[in-house]
Amino acid sequence: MTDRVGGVARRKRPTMRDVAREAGVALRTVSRVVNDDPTVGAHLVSRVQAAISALDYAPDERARQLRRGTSGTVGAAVRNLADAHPVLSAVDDASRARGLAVLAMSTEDDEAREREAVLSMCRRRVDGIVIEPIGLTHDYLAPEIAAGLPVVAVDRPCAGVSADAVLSDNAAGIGMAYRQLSVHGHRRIAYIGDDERIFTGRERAAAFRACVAASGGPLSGMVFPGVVTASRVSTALAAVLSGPAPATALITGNVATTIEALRYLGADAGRLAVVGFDDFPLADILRPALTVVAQNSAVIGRTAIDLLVARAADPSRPVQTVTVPVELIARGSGELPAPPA
Amino acid sequence: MTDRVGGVARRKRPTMRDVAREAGVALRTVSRVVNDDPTVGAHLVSRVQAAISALDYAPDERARQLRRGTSGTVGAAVRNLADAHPVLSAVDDASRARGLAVLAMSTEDDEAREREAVLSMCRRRVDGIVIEPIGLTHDYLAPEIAAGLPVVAVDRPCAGVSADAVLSDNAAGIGMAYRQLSVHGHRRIAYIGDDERIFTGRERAAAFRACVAASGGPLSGMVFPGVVTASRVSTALAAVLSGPAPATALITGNVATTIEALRYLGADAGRLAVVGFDDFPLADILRPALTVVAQNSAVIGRTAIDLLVARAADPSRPVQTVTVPVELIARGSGELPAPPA
DNA sequence: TGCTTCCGAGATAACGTTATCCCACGCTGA
DNA sequence: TCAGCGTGGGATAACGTTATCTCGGAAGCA
Repeated sequence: MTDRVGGVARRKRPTMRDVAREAGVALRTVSRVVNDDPTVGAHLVSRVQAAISALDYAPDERARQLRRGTSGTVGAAVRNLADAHPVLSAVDDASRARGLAVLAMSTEDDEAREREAVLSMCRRRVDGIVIEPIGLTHDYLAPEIAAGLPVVAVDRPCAGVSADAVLSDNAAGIGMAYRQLSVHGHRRIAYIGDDERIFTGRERAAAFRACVAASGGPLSGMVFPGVVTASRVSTALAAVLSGPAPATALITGNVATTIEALRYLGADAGRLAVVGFDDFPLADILRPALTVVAQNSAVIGRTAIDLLVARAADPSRPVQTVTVPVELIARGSGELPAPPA
Repeated sequence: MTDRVGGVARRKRPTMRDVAREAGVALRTVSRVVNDDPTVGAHLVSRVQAAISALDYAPDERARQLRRGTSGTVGAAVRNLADAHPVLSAVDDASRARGLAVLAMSTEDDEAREREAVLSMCRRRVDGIVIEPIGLTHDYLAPEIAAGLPVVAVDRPCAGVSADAVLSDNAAGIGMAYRQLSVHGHRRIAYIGDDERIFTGRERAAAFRACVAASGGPLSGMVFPGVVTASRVSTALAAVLSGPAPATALITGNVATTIEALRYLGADAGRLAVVGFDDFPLADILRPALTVVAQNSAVIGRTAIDLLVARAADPSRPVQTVTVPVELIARGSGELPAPPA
């Protein structure tokens, strides 16, 4: 049983049929052995297993999935594959624990690419999708959800369709950051963060404004939401640090902003108290080590898979949004005292 | 056409059959339209497309793959999904450019898990596998490779089977690091790196020893290969920095070692000149900013997919190992001058 | 011994596609 | 007018599994 490809004799993959012939049993019996069906006699089992290893047979997962109607795979559409992605890792772990494989695709913060990735997952008939939504609307998912596809949004909710979601407690996190800086004597605190068209950017900026209003601090010239680019962050930071009454402390709304801010501050990092939203590896070896509001990625990933499995089991359950607590990790940069007025 | 699952009426997915019925054409005609077969009349095309969007039909990729015999997917078994992984990202990009999807799985540096991941990919009949090998032997891949599965090793070669490989120029990289430190006056240079049972650990340690031998520097008590743990790195570092003639410069053999070393050094980082093997995000905002030997992840990933596709096209082509150049990025830590003797 | 019962194992029909045939139709040329 | 031919489109058989149905035979009981 060989096949000529490119001029080379190359063995074709053995199928269940070949195993059956080799073992001298019926096709169905091989299937039973492969699926650990207990209704097969012991001697047949060993004969079939011998044939399997003799032929290096491995069942074709596609055919199995096609026949069974389920794929045993969850899709994960995440923003980025190149950078650290603790949530994806947690999703991977939780899925494996349940015997599910993960098909991860990167959306690169691009709406079209997100759509393409998600639809490709649907064509592969994944059993569910975990998505870190980018697009402003996900109505193209509506028919899929209606057809019973479990979809769980992570970090931000899906707009335009009703899907389960796992979010961090953004407001509480900003509150913790603000309080920490206040406790250390800061009154003039600035915020630079993500674009308010993005859900998290909106929530965090709003929470920050609420904190300032509650504490009676200055608001004007202190809040800078927008697209995260090196130039915008440095412009904002320059504005915040200049003038007659410069800020003495800074809250950054996401990792990208934090890093751009630190890059801009360079050796002067110790001049400004900083609390970053979201932790990242190496935050502890910076000088001063960075105080952060850390999201609980492990819990977020695990919860996402829990919700996904629950919905697969009962598609009629009410749509649920889970808010995961965040944690302030004090490492030094947020505990720098305010200079005496 | 509804199906009762968990007490809820849930629409079954439409199949090509349903589309054909809706459009009043034969099954095969729908298939032709879906695959852009030009031999279909324009009015039939539009009728079929109308039916497709009316029913929200999406072809079942599994059935298509089963029938065609090809899956349009490459598997990527990488060490880690949680941390930054620029090679995986490059593999993803290069694959997408060729119309291939990527099934990424994490091996977590565990031999059993690697094996499980790779075999799972085989069962899914991926068209090829990119692997960052962990296990000491990959003989379990031999039958797959014999059956024509293209396998490309990345970062390290596969032991036990002959597969294409894409490696960084480890020896040249260590040479660059050593030379940079020498140029800045260092004579007592230490090396801490990965276990020599690991290919890269072995190559880099060997290259380091060769550099020392060539320059006539001291070797004893200066080379510390081993498993990367916080305690081992700090023990090694303490040894290197103590005694009558402590090292004035350090080369670290991989990112994990670099980070542990910096963590141990803490505020004293400026006391020791450091060059790290492999770059990582944020290396530039450390103080002093970290000089590194950077691997060219983009080229590595792209080359891996190139090799994979080439082998798929011609399984008889000779097995090839590509060595990708590395680059020294001077940021400060490697340019600290040696203290006067 | 003869009948029922039960259990292990084989034939066969799906699952949703694509590929191979094959036919019906319209056009051309004699 | 009819044979010949090209072309668009339909029936049908795979692809490699699993589920349903059926059947042969061994064991249990009177």
